[in-house]
Order: sequence, then C-alpha cells, then structure tokens
Amino acid sequence: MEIRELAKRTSVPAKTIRYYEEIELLPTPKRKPNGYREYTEVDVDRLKLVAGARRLDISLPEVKEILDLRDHNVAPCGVMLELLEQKTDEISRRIAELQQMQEDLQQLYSLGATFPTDDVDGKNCICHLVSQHAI
Amino acid sequence: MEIRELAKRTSVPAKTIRYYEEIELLPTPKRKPNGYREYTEVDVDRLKLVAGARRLDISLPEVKEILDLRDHNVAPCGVMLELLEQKTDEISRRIAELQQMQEDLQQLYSLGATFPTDDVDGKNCICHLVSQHAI
DNA sequence: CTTGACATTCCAGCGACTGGAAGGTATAGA
DNA sequence: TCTATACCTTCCAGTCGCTGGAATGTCAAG
Repeated sequence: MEIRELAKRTSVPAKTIRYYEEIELLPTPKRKPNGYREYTEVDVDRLKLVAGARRLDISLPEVKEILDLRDHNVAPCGVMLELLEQKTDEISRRIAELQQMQEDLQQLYSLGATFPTDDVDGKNCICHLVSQHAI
Repeated sequence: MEIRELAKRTSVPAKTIRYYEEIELLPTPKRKPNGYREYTEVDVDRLKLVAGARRLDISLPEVKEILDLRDHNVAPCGVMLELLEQKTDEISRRIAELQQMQEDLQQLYSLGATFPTDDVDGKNCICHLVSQHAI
C-alpha cells in the first residue's frame, strides 16, 4: 500500500510517517518503480504500536526503546509495563499541578472581578495581583 | 541594577531575560559604559508581571498583548480577566484529558500485568493492547 | 598577575511535528 | 492531446519557551 493508505489505517498523517522514518522509528520502506513508498501489514502493526503509545503520552525515544527490543527478538512487555506505571505517576503529578494552577486562577479571577477594570496600573488591578503571584 | 540582580529579584534566569528582550517583550535597556545592561524598578515590575503570568500558563504572545495595552496607556485588566477565565477553561479540559489517559493507562496496566512478559509479539502481550488502543 | 565570577554575542538544540515550496506522476475527463 | 486534480517526492523552515555552549570581554579580590 502507499503512504496515504497507511496513514488512513493508522490515523497517522503521511507527513508524520515520513518524519518517523527520518528519525529511524520506522524502517526505510521499499519503493515502487515510480519512487513512491510501499508498505505492508507489518508496517501497519508497527505504526499502530507507535500511535497507541503516543496516545498514552509515551515519548518517541521511549517507543523506540520498545521497538528496538522487539527488533532484536526480545519481548518488550516488561519494559512496556514499567513505562505504563511510570507514565501513570507522571500524569498524576501533572494533574495535581494543574489543579493547583486552577485554584490559583480561580482565586485571582474572583478577587480581580471585584476590581475596576480601568486602572492602568495601580494596585487595584488584576495585573498587579498577577505580578504578585510569586512561587 | 545589572541583569543578575534583576534575575534574582524576579526569579527569572538572566538567559531568559535576554531572550525576552530579543522577542521584544522587554524594552532594550540602557547600557553601562562597559556595555552591561542596566535595569530599573520599572523593569522589575514589568518582568514580575511576565513571570506571574507565565506561572499561570499564560503564553508569551498573550503576555505581550497585555503589555502592549499597558504601553499604550490602556488598562489591560479587562483583557487579563478574560484571559484568566479562558485559561481556567483550557486547564479544566486538559485535566479531563489527563484523567481519561490515567484511566486508560491503569486499565491497560492491570490487564497487561496478567499476561506473560515473554511474548515477543503474539496477542498475549501488553504491546498488542497498546497497539489496539485506538482513538 | 592571576583567578573567578560575572558580562557580552551568536549559534544550535530540545520534542514532535507541521507548513510550504518546487517538482514528479498517475488518472480522468473535454 | 491538453489539462485539472490529487496524489507522490525532497528539502527547508517554523512552532514554543527556553537552555546550553563557545568565544570573548570586564571587573574586583587576593
């Protein structure tokens, strides 16, 4: 199949597929006589793994690690499990950060909404509150 | 004061201050006879606003918009309030996304943990589950 | 007189794409 | 046969918000 069909079957843009090839995440495919890339079901499987991992916020170097194991006939399942656990932790931390930020924003907003909105920069300005919003 | 003190008083690295100057977020400062940048309290205030806004995940172009209003003696409080509201929405959405991802990860993990970890790529592999993790 | 801690400029890289230009190819219809 | 279109190819540049590093200059202390 040509790049377009691979793109369609994996929901990965053709442009991104070429990029993955460039960074050696995908192997260089065979070419048709006209120079077009030609893919097989094996490529579909490989790219689906990449796409699934990306959806779980797994980085390209991490995906590459998994694929490299597979390419050397080593089962990557252990590493993948570790990775999923690690991502879970990272995302928990990120959620907590965002929730804190959410609180800060809402507090600033409700305080700022009580101020006049025509103070170019006195103390009665939401901007002043933002300036004071230190670590 | 020199760049190092401005950095210290705002917790913004000197490197970042020069970068902000380059993208015209901060005005080009006066120079001492030796060529060193020289800052005043006005610069401290301005940079504190930038730093506070950044901590609330407000983008540099958005901060620039605020500063441009102030530079033209227009009170930016209205725009700032809108921005805070908008950020709150964005972050809510982001949190929801991450929570969904968290669920997906945990589901995959608990299912994958019941599989053997030596399957190079049959169906009994966490990697296979990840591949199937479509949109 | 040297050491160290600053300062300056400029260039390059991160991550994960994405956009666009310039050109080649295949197919369908007028 | 011409042309429109919808692909394909390569290569270069840009996104965002910094950050690192090299090469060079300046200044104060010991």
